[in-house]
Amino acid sequence: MKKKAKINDTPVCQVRMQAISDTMSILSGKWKFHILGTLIEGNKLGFMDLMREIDGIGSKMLSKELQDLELNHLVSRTVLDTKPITVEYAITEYGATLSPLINELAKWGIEYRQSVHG
Amino acid sequence: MKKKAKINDTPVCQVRMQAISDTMSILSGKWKFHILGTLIEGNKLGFMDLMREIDGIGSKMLSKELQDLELNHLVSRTVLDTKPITVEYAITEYGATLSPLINELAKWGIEYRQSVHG
DNA sequence: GGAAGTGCTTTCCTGTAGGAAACTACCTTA
DNA sequence: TAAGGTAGTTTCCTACAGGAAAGCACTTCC
Repeated sequence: MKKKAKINDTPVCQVRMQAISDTMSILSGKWKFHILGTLIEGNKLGFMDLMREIDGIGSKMLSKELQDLELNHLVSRTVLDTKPITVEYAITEYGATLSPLINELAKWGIEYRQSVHG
Repeated sequence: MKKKAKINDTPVCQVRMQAISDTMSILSGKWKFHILGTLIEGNKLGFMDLMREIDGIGSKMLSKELQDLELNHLVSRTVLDTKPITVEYAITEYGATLSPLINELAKWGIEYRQSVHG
């Protein structure tokens, strides 16, 4: 008898797996969570503000990641008509729905550290 | 006045950012969530079972990812002294603590799909 | 004795993520 | 008019992730 059994072949599993892939794809890369976390804390920051806040990021990556996040409506970009032109980045209402997820990630990571050391 | 301001420079932010990086690093790669999800559903599966369950994964990646997960104590590996030698992979008690996180990921992804289409 | 199943490892190859540095362009202040 | 701040883009380079395919060792079924 040849095994073909599929635990994962139920619709509910397929949907969940796909959903996890979607989420991870949207939040992929080294910097997305740093940017989102900073914008959630900071509320309205310029490009250079973000460069200063996020240690180690380069302008190319910041620019690219912000574009990704904007495309997915997680971050808004507003050009202000100030003396030297400035740009305001902020979390959108929709981006803010990531807070519970970010909290779970942080919570698990903190507990992981404690279980490894403590 | 030169800006050096650092929202992220508070200890609590540093710890949270580090924790998120830790978590993402442990769960990095294309297959970790699929493997963990399958093991949570399936409870005790052999290597070939996992290959059948996880659509598209190759033996090299499955082997490598399982080793990673075992190193981090999220998955257990037990060699059974059966007629043809078999290996049992299972979620550890510690690995099971990822369930809330996985649920958040799935939940957000499902809501994302609905917001894009719906 | 050959096919097929278990559980991997090894080799080879490719695409992409991401870093460093330079460059653009425009404005303000000294 | 040079320095410094705004907000990026472009180019070049490298390392790592991950896929395909083959091989290995051992066993049982037909």
